[in-house]
Amino acid sequence: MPMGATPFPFGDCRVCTDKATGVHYGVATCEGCKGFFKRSIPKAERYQCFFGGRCIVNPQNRNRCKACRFQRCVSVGMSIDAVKMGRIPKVNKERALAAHRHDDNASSSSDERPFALPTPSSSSSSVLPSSFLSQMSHHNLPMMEAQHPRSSLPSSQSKQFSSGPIPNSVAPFDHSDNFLCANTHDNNSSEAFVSGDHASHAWASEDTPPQQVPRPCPPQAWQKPPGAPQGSSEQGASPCSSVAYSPLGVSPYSPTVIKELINQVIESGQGQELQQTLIRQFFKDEIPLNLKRKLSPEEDSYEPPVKQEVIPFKQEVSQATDLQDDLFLFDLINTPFKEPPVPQQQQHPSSPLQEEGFLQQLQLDLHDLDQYLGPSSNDVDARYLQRHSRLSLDTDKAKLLTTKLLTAATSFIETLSRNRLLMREEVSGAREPHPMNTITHARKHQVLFMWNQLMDSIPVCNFDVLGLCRGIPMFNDLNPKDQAVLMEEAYFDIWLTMNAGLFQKGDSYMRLPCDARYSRLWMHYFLPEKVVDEMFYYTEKINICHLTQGEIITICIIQLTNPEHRGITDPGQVSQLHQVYLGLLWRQLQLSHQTDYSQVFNFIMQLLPMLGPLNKMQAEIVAKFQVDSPPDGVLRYTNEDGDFVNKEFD
DNA sequence: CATCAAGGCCAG
DNA sequence: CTGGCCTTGATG
Ligand SMILES: [Zn+2]
Ligand SMILES: [Zn+2]
Repeated sequence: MPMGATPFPFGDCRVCTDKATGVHYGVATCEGCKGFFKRSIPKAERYQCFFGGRCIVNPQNRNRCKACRFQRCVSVGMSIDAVKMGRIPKVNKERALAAHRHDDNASSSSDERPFALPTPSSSSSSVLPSSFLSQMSHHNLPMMEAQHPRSSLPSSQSKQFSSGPIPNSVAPFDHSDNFLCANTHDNNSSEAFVSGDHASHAWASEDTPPQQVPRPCPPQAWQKPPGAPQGSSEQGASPCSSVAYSPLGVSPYSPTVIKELINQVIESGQGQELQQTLIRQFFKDEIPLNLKRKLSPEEDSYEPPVKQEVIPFKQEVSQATDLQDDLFLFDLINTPFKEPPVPQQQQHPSSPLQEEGFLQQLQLDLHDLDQYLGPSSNDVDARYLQRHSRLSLDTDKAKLLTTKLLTAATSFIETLSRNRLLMREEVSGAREPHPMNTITHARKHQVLFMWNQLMDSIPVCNFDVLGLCRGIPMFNDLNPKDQAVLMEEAYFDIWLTMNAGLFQKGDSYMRLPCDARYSRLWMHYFLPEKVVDEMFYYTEKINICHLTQGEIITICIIQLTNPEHRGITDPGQVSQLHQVYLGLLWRQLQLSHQTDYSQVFNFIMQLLPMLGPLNKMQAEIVAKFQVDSPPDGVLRYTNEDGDFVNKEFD
């Protein structure tokens, strides 16, 4: 046997296929996975996969999804109980090596199991803790049993989570991207990455029969509803549990996550189908899983400890009587024009001439667009500067573009529609407010509940935002890296702008998965007052403009393609796109606001800049959220006196 | 004493 | 947070 000669006698890391450095926690793994597993335990981290729960874990992307990495750690048998000091009997080692060598032949006859996973029969008395055995027996648990009783996603039924085992046909997510190193540890390793190879290799040593190439993770003990508090089946056998293995739950709008999602979308933009699959997974796999996260026992039956009669916000809103009527568009429930959509002052001397100049820059039409990706962009500049008509984007083209945008935002709009409907019902009294919205002084468990709800809402939100971006004409033609940068930067802006219509009368009617409103009051539990105020300020301004859905989307895109974003490879192209959509908005407003469109346009233009700082604040907060689970440092709760208190619950 | 794994350490 | 490397301690 090649003893010292072999650099890595332990073969590949069973988790990520990197070089194993020894047997750690019962399994031959690399240093990285060893450390990762160690770190994951104590904090009982609740990771959450945002990609469908079947990410391929390899040395290149292992840091992209903690959930799946950890899941994999467990599935290959790592256990904290396996902690063993001292040396391993030579015999076992030999066997392990042999087994590993045979990996290639994949003919993993049950006996050849690596030492780390002794067969029950061979009960290697001491080496491994009993937990292994019990763990193994937990393979193949039904994936999601109980459904969240009353949860309904903020979107159409089509997205209703479907339960059942994960369809094997679904491809695992393989993060194989390259732009955007989300992680500092992302080395430049451009080694050809053959997912199939890795996958099959990785699984070769399992006692599961080798599968068709990209083999998704097999059902694990883990995949059973995380919420199911210790207790159920898993408990009895003393699983490797000192860990409360509820998977999931990290970062919400975490920049990292968003970044990853964006990557995903962009990548798949070049491989359409995979993308569809993945996105679909957001709903089928991810959401349902989330819905059953800790707190599950009391989850849906929250009874407000204090039945509060007076609910300020609601009351106020109820006074709006005209609600019932125009159940239709976005501008339902609108406050009367408090202020004319006329900008007080233009930042630059506001003269008609000034406006002319500005508008000239908007002159573009779709024909020009086609040229964009072509040769000289400077020419385009010159070209439209030469024109003197106000706008080249004629009505028909504008309508066409708008249609496309509405299509792109289908999902988002569905979500919004549903929420608007609920808003109307609730405002009109036809619908009882969710118990969580009748609370004025939230207790710890309630705050945690809402926190989890917030987390759970992320995938839906991601789906909507990313779906929209993907469908934006011309946007996909941008350099993928730029797309990523832009989307990342504008994520919050888009979310807020799209949801603006749900900010009414000083409160918010956005919905969490349990259908509770993510009300202004609740926002105060998770966000600094300033941020909340700014959000309301901005949305109120947007609302008074009485914009159509198409216009709202266009504004989102204008923000998305804001050429001021930094780190863009091709500012010129982005800028041109920006121009196009400015032109579109102009035209749209012209059609819907015949008389004052110019004023509205300028008003909006003045409004957008405020998103910058808001976005920044938001980003900082989110950064804190990154910390696993409920952010003590960020959360607040109310004490008996009704005051907000930071940290430390009662 | 030689080995080996858990943990600690800390630069990146 | 990651993961390569080093120290600690157990084990044969
Ligand atoms: Zn590994
Ligand atoms: Zn994952």
